[in-house]
Amino acid sequence: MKSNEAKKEFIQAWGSLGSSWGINRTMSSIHALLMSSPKALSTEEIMEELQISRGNANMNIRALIDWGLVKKRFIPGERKEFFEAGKDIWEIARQIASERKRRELSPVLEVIGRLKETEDQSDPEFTALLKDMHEFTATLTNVMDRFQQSDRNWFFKKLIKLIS
Amino acid sequence: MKSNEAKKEFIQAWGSLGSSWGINRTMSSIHALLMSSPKALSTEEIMEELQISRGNANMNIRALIDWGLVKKRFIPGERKEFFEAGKDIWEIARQIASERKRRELSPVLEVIGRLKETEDQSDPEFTALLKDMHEFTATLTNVMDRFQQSDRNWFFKKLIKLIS
DNA sequence: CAGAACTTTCAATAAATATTGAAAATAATA
DNA sequence: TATTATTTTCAATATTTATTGAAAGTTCTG
Repeated sequence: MKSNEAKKEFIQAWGSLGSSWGINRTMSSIHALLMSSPKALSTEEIMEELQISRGNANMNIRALIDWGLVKKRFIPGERKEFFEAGKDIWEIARQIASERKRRELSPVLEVIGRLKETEDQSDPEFTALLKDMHEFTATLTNVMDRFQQSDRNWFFKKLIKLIS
Repeated sequence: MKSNEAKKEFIQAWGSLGSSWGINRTMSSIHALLMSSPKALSTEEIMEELQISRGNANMNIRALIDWGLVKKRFIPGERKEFFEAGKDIWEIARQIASERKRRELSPVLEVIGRLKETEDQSDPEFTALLKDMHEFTATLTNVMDRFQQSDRNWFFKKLIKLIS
């Protein structure tokens, strides 16, 4: 199979993975396209490749930059902007985990923490649920923070240790 | 704050968490309602509490059962069905992780594995990306499998060790 | 500074997804 | 078996989310 076909399939797969996890399909497709491209691409090239409108391309490129997954790249002699994605899968995972935690998990954890402190404990089972959730998420948050601060090798080694 | 108000807020929070992670809001709200209820609830009680239609309630209860998050409960002398959700947060997390892996992650990993085997390696950078992804996901899959097989204490202890 | 190249915005529109409600199916009771 | 209670299904509808494209904004260049 030609790399080009493989890339197309990869873009499809990554796009549908994103959309089943609440990230819009175009955004993850652009990400996949940039990950699999050896060179930085312009908005026009992205539009062309994925058959999407300029507005759509622009918005989703901005979102990717906002997530820290894509960077602008200036090319000497060129007037337009080019974009490239990081290709270190550990770094990508770290970035995605970190952003999702910040955007979608933390607000909920905050609510749970507050409820735990303020509810009147008239239903002991519910009180216990809040307590457990708090403990559980504290542990997970801790792990994720370590993951985010760690370098690739440190975390990899720890994981290997964990599963053996 | 009364437990009842706290539960309402919890249901809201859990519902929006679900919807930002690609799970429909009603499904996660029902789950939260059942988690926070000391007794099993009937379809009618769920409809009433969340102000949703019978069809909607029915479909999402089925989905929750399908995910292994909710169980039917027969109450002697009652003709209708009652539903209850497990309340062990480790078990809930394990179940959700396991289902999401099976439904949404595995198919993509299969594609990546296949591409890695069959693409013609004409773009070495792309080949390296596939290889890294494969390695990364193999490690994660391994960790998740352990998590799923483990009992709560085992995994908890391992995590504590990992982060210290 | 004028004009060209390029980027951003956003109201209109399209597409995807969720919800309703009533009819059909099923199960329980007498 | 006929009646009633309960659950399931699904076409119609509503809601949410994504996309377009053209106008407005910006930046660069001669």
